[in-house]
Amino acid sequence: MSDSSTRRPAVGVRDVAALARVSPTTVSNALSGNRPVSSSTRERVVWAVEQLGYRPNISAQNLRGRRTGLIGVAVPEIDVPYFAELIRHVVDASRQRGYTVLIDQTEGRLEAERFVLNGMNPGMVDGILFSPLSVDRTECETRRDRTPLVLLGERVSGHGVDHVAIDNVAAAADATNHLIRRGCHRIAAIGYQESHGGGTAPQRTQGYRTALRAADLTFDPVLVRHTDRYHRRDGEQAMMELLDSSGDPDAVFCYSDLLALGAIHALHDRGLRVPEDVAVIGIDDIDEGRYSTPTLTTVAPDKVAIANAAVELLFDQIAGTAQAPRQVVAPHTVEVRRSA
Amino acid sequence: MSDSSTRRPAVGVRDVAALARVSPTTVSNALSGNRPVSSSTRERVVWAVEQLGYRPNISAQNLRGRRTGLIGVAVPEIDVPYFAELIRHVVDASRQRGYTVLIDQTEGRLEAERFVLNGMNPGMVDGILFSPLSVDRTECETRRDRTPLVLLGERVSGHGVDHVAIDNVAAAADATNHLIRRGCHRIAAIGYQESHGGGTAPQRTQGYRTALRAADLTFDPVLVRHTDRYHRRDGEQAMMELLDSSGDPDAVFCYSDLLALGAIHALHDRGLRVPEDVAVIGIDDIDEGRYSTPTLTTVAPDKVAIANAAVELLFDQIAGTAQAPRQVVAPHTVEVRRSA
DNA sequence: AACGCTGTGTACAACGTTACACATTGCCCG
DNA sequence: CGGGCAATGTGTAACGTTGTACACAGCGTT
Repeated sequence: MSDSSTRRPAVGVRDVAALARVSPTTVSNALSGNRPVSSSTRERVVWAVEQLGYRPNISAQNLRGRRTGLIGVAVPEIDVPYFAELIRHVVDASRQRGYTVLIDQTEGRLEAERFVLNGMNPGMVDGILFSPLSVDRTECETRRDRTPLVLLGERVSGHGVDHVAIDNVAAAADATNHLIRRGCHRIAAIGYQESHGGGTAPQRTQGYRTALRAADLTFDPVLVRHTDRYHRRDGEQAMMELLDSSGDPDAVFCYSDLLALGAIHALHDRGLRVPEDVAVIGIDDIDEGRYSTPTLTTVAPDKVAIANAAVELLFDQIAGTAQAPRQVVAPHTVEVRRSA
Repeated sequence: MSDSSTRRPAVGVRDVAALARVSPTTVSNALSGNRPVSSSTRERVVWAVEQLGYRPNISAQNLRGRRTGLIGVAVPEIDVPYFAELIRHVVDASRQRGYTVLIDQTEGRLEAERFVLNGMNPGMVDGILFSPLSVDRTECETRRDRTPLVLLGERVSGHGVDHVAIDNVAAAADATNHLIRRGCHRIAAIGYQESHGGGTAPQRTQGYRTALRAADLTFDPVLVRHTDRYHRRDGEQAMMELLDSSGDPDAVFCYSDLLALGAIHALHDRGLRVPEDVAVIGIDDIDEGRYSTPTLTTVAPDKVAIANAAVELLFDQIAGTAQAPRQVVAPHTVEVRRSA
């Protein structure tokens, strides 16, 4: 019917200016408050703006001012609860500063992560929050693009780029120690991964081993299970394998809450009780764990602190007031519930 | 140290053109393929591009071409699993078409939803996928902004705007009928809401009542519990109230999976067995329900179909090939697991 | 009375890109 | 051999906004 979609009215400053009988510059100043404008003029301008339903064109502002008001957040998977919850806090923190968040889902693909390191699309975002998986540290540090970047969840030992993360070694040790104090002797670990990318697995393995050693428990490779991903199904599968092996664990430390919930599912399937037969602890403190059966004992990273710190570091970079690359270690606590 | 953050090199077409000894226009054509360019020239251009690390400025392209390559997705809460999973599919579908997704979290705030209806920031997104909560239908239809818009999860009876949703009345009836076939007589409903906004609650209530009537079961208002939100804690609380009342239900139809999981949690707390003492069914088919204890019987909307249909409708509008406003009804199925 | 300041408004240019109209060449064909 | 067409390249003008430099009035100060 109406051909309205092809023709865009595109009311701009010029139209407003004409209606208000002032110059475009004055309209701009009146709206931005960038320079003083007499109140009578301002009234005419806002009146004209409302008449015409004028809204400034963001792309033009971006082009002129080199600021988009957008920050990109790149995570492997949006629908992993930990990331979803983290993103929520990032969105909140960003909105407080007048920024909108753009989501990129890498699924851990190297190509997608390289795209992120290159600033996504130039001029599209003012800065990037990035939770890497495949890409390794040196690649993060040697990138050519100058878009402000803050790494999330990465290991804290490097020095080239801003970071925010919990102390993963300590977190894993805390989790393992909790199981030890509970009286467990055969403590399995689910989520082990070779040190290939930006993942946190190696540090968690280290914390696990350190805690075992400190308690004079022997490290049994049979009890350490690799998983490709950190989903429920991976935890379920690893737990199955663990039960089918001769490991005979009385506790499991899972590298994520989803793994833990999958493991609990497998244990129920096999008719084993949690925590009586096998205790389970995770990491992430996702909301789901507060309502699962049994409720999930977990290591809780302070997600609000992580999000706030990351956004703050990023805005320091954007504002140009950034110091030398900083590493923020966010606090974590052990949330004791029923599963361990 | 380096003051590099303040000075941006900002390599543009002009620089590439100079190095390749051609005009900016030719560079543009060579890269976009918009018009033919001799292969020798193209080679020089791509060489120059790589030399300089040139990446076209998105804002400038947007300004020139009135296309941002961005679509906005506005949902109440990102970290509600149903939305997180849906967004994931939307992101996938959008990427296939070369689009990036911008997230807006309204938290159901009227003000935030009005902002969405007004096209967010003009020129910032090419189109919007919107899952409304507070804003009502007429407000969606009378908006001034011309940004392409597709509504998600809204009721399908209206005609002013493109929609994608499951048949919520039928879905609720299917859920209720499943409980009835199971032999339940005292079927409660959790998630009831007055018809105030864009929510789907009224239709689900209607489906619930229809199914009861068809089975000659009496509708007992005591068994219908209102909740403000659809979170686990709301389901838990409502279930508690239900158990404290004299309703004595033998089954519960929850308007979302999170409500159902909260309800199950409450039932466990009270020492009741699911489904033996009280059967529970939800809607959403979130991944969590496949691993909960017991696994969750639920009505499964085809999220992939919803996402694809929504993106397709939106792109039809963006391309200007849109017909009269269309309503797409996505399929749903009952996923029978252990909880009912 | 001349000076300079403040307060207000304007014209112009530029951000980086691409559509458009035009210019140039070579070559086929009548 | 000249007209015309295809193939390729270029200059110009926008897209809509805002920073900068400038204009000009009013007014207090020396």
